[in-house]
Amino acid sequence: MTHTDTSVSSTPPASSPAALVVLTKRTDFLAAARARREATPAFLLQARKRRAEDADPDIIRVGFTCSKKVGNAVARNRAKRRLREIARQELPNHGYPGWDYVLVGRKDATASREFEALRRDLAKALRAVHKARK
RNA sequence: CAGGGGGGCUGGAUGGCCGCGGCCGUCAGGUCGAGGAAAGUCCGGACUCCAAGAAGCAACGGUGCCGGGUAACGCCCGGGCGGGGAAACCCGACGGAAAGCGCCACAGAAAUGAAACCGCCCCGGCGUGCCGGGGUAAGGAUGAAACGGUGGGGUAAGAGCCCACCGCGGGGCUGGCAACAGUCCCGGCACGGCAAGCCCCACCGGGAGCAAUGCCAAAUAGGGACCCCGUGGCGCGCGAGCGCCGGGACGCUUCAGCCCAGGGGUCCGGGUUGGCAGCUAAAGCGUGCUCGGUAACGAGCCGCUUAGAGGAAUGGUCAUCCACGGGGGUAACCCCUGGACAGAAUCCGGCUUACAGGCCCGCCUGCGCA
Repeated sequence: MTHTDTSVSSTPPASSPAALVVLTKRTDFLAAARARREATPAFLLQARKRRAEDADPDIIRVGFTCSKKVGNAVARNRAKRRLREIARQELPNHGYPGWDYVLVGRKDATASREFEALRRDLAKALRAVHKARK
């Protein structure tokens, strides 16, 4: 991946150094799914620390999965957008550079859970998944 | 006012804060950014590539009353016919059954070149209410359907046996572009239904699809194996070449063109799966005007520019309002909760299906009022 297109955000204010890049490769999704995971009421977080040679160790990469199980196209889109929004807000502060994260939507719950709760869920899940590293 | 029926529109609004994609721009910023169905992918096209052009035939598929509209259609408009409804109006695979084949279950005597179960009538017999022979399709019974229907004459009882009307068939005339309708004459009736069974007739149709396709860059390769048909003949010419025959790839045939030493098929191996184009100003849109047309629609003029992503943006969140539904509180009112169906992927024209609530315009029937 050489192009630097970041559909989530270009660098937010200098305070958070880690850039966000969206996952596109199937293999990256599969790798994240095989690594550690943390469930929350409204989504599932999968996370993986990349090996050094994989990609730029300063960036955070994130992917979103909403399968047919989530619902029709409208429901999938909404779930994906809300996940994208919490990732945009939380990952620069709570994510680790050099890691890949995948957020998996759930039927109804992803769309209906209160937004602030959704943000807290992600922050909490990130702590849990990092701690499990030990 | 109530009930019914047709057509059209709409598909929450405003504002903070934080974001995304395209375009423009001097960095600031500006500007545009989902639907009526974007859906199902069911028809019709445009556009690409594949094949080698045309005509005919065959096969396969589709369409199916008539006329018109359209780029085209299985769509739309108008008309006809049939059916439903009191009406407005709605519904209809609506060509051909005397070209042929096939089928018509169950029931019923009989389901198509007819057929006698009961009954009716006549004759004969005797043991006087039964048997035998014959006539009869009017009645009963069966069925979705019984070789026309109703009435009268006629008869042993009956029967298109005869008559009138209706139906049916044939022919003529009138109206209509036509489907068809009306009317007159002829025929005593011969011809049951099913073509969402085969089929016949008419018309239409080559295949695959934007992951089509073209260009650029990088990298690797610049391949291998097997099979099939060929690399031709004759003549003229010093020769280039020309002529004839032969051969070459779509189902067949014919004609034209091209090729003549390569063409075709199967399998294996290697590489790329980056960028740009295609891509959105078009069969475009309009409560606009004029003209033609019953209309669909067409012509001219005048406006308008209305997503263009590409592992795929068009959002997240919070207020306030606004309809409407539900629940609660005694009420004016307040509180809580819910906001239809659904997300562009090359683009158009249709069809079909989904859809909370709201709005508008004609029409029909009934009641009331004037």
